[in-house]
Amino acid sequence: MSKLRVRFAPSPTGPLHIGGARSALFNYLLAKKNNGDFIVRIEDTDRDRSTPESEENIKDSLRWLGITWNEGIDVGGSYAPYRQMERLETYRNLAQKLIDEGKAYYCYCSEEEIERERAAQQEKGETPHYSGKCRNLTEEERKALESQGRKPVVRFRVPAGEQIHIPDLVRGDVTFDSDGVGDFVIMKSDGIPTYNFAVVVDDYTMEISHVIRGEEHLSNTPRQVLLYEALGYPTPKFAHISLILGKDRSKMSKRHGSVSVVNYKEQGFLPEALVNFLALLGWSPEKEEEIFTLEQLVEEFSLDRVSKSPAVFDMEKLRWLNGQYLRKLPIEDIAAGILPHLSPEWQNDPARLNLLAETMANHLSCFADIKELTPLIEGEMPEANEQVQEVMAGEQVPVVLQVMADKIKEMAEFTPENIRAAIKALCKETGYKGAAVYMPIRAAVTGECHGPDIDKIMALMGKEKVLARLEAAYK
RNA sequence: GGCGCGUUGGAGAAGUGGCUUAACUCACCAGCCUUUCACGCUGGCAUCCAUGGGUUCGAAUCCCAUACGCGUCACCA
Repeated sequence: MSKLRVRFAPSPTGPLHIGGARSALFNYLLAKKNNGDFIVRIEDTDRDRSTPESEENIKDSLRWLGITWNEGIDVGGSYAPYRQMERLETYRNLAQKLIDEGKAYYCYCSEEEIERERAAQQEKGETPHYSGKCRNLTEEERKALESQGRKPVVRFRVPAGEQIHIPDLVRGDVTFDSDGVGDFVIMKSDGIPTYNFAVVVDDYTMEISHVIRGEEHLSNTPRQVLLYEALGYPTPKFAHISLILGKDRSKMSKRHGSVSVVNYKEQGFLPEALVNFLALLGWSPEKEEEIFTLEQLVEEFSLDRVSKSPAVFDMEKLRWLNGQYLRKLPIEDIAAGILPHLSPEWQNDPARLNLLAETMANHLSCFADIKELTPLIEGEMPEANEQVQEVMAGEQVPVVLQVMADKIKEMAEFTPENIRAAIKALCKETGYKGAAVYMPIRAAVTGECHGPDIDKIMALMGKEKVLARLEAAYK
């Protein structure tokens, strides 16, 4: 049996998209699971939109997610080069071969002419197709056209009345009629291949055994299958995975918020959590457990547990999942994670930063959440809400707050431990306990009736500020 | 409009003719824990599988229509 080889072949026209990341992941999982090769190839034939920055972003994002490739750009391999613009020779030779065999032909129609044709067909309610005008040009006709300065494209001659079967590992067999596809361009007028031609050539020459990609490519597949046949290549196995949808059930796009992997990185999501979440979108584990490391995913993954129907991206679940991973992290890592979302001063006091991390850990879904939490200790006293007013109206309140303030003044070190001990002593001395003492203190210090542990909050706030608030409250 | 794919709860989904009185996870609700919130724990949450027909002793599971959703129809990938 030949080796399983899969590939992720993005075009570098923007940052790595969440859907692309999932395609990459599924390819990666299948490869690892079967001891195969995972290749990353760059489809950069769109000269107008491809940028080196995008390629860097895609590579960085994949690496950040832990999706590594054992062959392809940067790492090399025996099927190099792995950038399509570096493989033009191959495409040109093969296109020539198709022309020589009469399976493809030069077309001199201008884009305007084609556009006019399309519009006319559309008006008549027909499916827009290339008319086949240049299908049988003679040598003289070609010369004449060329002397007008026209640069030809190469079109593939689509056979008529053929049923095209696509064996798809997730969708079953899908059939298309060749009459539904017009003669399509395989080489643009500038000598660069189109996507449909380049993928086929590359997938074959790189000996790709399984093509796993998004469902949006399904309707392209008949063209590619036709090309495989014309070139005399065996077709690989296909697996078209369903789309990721936004909340409104349309294909996930910028309108739905963060779509690129870096967005999630910047917001302080953990790569392990994102990978786990992405895997659960369209694939379901056999077991009841849903939390998996990449290694476990490799172990559990199987294409026949991939769903046919599209999945809605549920931010709430991602946040929950991320929180699960985040809470397992050592305090130092959480501290490091929240630091970029904090004002710069925090950098200078690692002990205090660690205390902050420890205090807030349970309240974070992702690191950026810290921004909503710090006002509690750094911000101004919020206006007293109804609940706070109610708490502060208790008859024990002045005594409790005053004793607390006194104890704080005597405190040598303002630490959570000392604060806790002081509250305990306060209970003993005053005879008040439980909510009767904790609530007024919390309300007086934070202006809220709930939040993280009050001893830690106070320690983070600092002696001065706490004392000032306490005194302001009982005077 | 043509072609293609899909449709199980608010979301992800299991389920492939009887073991399903439809797993599990998120969300939601309730209780417990806790000074409070959060974390955590326990329990609840689809008499029903888009709709209508059919096949069958028996259907979410097979067949046919209809509806709805999405994708795609480029010298973009």
